[in-house]
Amino acid sequence: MLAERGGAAFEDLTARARIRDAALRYFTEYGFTQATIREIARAAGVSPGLVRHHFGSKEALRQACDAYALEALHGFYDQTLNGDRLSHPRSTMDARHTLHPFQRYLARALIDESEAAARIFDDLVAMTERSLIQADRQRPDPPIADAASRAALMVAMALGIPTFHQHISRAVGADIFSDEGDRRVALALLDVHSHSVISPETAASLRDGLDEPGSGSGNRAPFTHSQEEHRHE
Amino acid sequence: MLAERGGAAFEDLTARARIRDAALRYFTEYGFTQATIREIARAAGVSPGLVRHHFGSKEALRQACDAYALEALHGFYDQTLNGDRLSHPRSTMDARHTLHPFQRYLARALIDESEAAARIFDDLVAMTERSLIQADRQRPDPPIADAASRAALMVAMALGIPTFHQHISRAVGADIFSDEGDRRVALALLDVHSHSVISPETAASLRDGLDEPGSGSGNRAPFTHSQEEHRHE
DNA sequence: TAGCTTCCTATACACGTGTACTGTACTCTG
DNA sequence: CAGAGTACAGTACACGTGTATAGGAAGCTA
Repeated sequence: MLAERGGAAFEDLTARARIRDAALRYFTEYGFTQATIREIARAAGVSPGLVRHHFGSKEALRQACDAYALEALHGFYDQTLNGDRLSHPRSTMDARHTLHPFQRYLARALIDESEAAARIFDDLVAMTERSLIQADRQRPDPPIADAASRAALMVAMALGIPTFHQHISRAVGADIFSDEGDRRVALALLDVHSHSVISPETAASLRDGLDEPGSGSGNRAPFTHSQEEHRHE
Repeated sequence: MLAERGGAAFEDLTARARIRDAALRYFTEYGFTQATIREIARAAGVSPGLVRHHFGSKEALRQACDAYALEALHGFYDQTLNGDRLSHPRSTMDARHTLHPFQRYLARALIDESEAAARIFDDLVAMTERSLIQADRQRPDPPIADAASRAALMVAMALGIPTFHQHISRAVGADIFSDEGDRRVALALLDVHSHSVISPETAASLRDGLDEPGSGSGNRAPFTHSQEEHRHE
């Protein structure tokens, strides 16, 4: 059985809320199909029959979780987009911490092809796209790709972190959802995102290479761009 | 049924190879659990019993696929690390294209907690780490995080692309595994990787913010780093 | 040709899982 | 107090899936 949420007191929640929370955790950890109603019910301390009573079906339970995660994420992003953030950094920090489970849930739901999750993804892309367009104005060189494509890649790459958290944790040497692991990841991300992997000149030459005929695919291999970089420099 | 591979002729392959190829595709598309032996057998044009005859069990079939993918990936990376790449860019392009399915398989296997996939992930991290250490020598400022952590994050983010390919495709407007979609992704990745999201000054101030006490977690929220950036500038 | 191995199919079984149904206790309302 | 509606448990069923087993067809060797 998965560990219970540290947040609200287990007994104080209604059975419906306990089921929803347990489903959130099991869907996140094992995926929609492998998570079983029986296990979720056991984690919530109720009978399997009660799950059906409250939610009707497993699919409806998923949708309830989707709606709950959507609400949590939207609430956070609305808050972030307001000016509150700079004035109350501490509370935003806590909110972000609270948000971790929902990010993991979202990543898993996207893999499990949830409709609602796909909509959230598109929302995130739209938000990122707006930010990119704003940032583009301060760039000396014009972007060589549309903002939507860049935004989608950034969101997907960001979601790669919670998706492969256990493998990252192995390399980092601490669970990235623990305080220590989270701190190391934050530092590493800060470093990675403040140093571009490809120099503008290399990018230009690679871009020229893309236009040449032959196999229509470009030089965009994951895993390899860093290696390619030093070869060129 | 999934589309057959365009590569080798379907009828020319041995039944064992057809089963392995079909399993590769189904494991990639639906994950290990949801992919069924019966569907794999149907896609391979054989009976379910033959799958057991050749591989013994579903788990053993998975390991065979893992070994096959590992071989393909290692073959490619060995080739990339040699000097061949610059002298034969075309062939490497084709190799990378051939590699796409294996990258997708790897990403899915990592989610499905395959032992072998985890080893491949660690190998990729080690390779990326070596490249980072080499690149660090040319940096004016010292890295604020160890190379292993940065490498793990880079690999995980890179794997986010094949993992969420269908959602990226929606934003890009074309299947990212098609020639046109792949070209757009290549351009967008070139642009993203040649322009750092965070300026060094902002990174420094954010880093200082990490050290302050309070909620132990750092400012590393996915989805939000780009927005935070312009707020600070 | 005889015998053996390998490739392959078809059938059967055990098990887990989602779902439906029945029954029971509790609560709320008039 | 009476009745209804709700929250819950327990059981039963249908179905899909991995696996085991038996048996047949094809090719190879002596």
